[in-house]
Amino acid sequence: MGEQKLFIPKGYRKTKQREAILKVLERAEYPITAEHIFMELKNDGIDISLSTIYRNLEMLTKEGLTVKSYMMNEDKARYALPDKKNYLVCEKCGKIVIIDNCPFDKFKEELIEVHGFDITGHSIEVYGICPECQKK
Amino acid sequence: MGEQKLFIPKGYRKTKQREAILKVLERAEYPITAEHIFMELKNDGIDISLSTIYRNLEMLTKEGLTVKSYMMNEDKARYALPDKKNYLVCEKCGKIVIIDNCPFDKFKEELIEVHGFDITGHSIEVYGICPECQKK
DNA sequence: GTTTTTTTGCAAATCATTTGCATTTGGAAG
DNA sequence: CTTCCAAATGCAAATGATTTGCAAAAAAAC
Ligand SMILES: [Mn+2]
Ligand SMILES: [Mn+2]
Ligand SMILES: [Zn+2]
Ligand SMILES: [Zn+2]
Repeated sequence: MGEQKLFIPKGYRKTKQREAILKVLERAEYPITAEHIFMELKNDGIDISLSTIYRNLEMLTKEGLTVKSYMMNEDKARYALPDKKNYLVCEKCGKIVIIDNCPFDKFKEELIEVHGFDITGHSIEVYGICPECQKK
Repeated sequence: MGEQKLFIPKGYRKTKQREAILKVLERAEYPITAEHIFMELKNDGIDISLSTIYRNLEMLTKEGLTVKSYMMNEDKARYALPDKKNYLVCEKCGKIVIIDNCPFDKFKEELIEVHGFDITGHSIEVYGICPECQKK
């Protein structure tokens, strides 16, 4: 359940770099940076250029397979599969927790009605203090 | 109603640059960039350095008087008063519409219960096609 | 008014991201 | 299995928003 297989979109070639990037995105538990993918692949012994990673992330995002977002006090973009796009971030330790069962869908109807927009996507970022940090 | 007066937070000095920046943020209808503030002030005949703007925005955000956000396909930060932080963006024309009566508060309780976070803030960005662009 | 501390402006530095270009690769076609 | 061409990659250089060091200007304190 919840499994989401990434695939190389129609019209694009299958390359080992492309597949490696997809694999990293699949196993990531929350939005990650291009640099993170780079290091992760270096670990796996896969040599790849950062610009290739950026070019692929741009493509994947354009095709709707990944979602780009920015986090508080970070000046780098993060990318994730759509089902990991809404999250909680702890302001103290940086822990990230994915919000499942996105509550947004309930609003959607109301927003369409009030503003007349045809809604194609959204992202929600929530800041707070995680349970562990609250104890400290 | 809904009026929100910005003020220079306790411990910081009152300077004409600071006040000018606050004024621009107050009259903005949606999140704006540092560059936007810069040009707006140039119009008003106020000479100010971009780095002064960035330094003040950082301070205001740290003090919670403004909220920083990033928009799809833009690599610049935007800043707004907290009540303008949730918005709809048209993917075609870029029009921005503020979401009042933020629906998030209803979720808040649920999130607190499920994840145990002490929630301090959030931001919601919604993408779609505005009514005008739908007609084209 | 003098002193002390903050703030500003300017120029230089940062650093994530993008881009140009030569080279390699995927896969369609024969 | 070769041939061929468009797509993809790597590398280095460029970009552009944001940050920073430092000396000068301005605010609040004394
Ligand atoms: Mn930066
Ligand atoms: Mn940039
Ligand atoms: Zn924490
Ligand atoms: Zn539009």
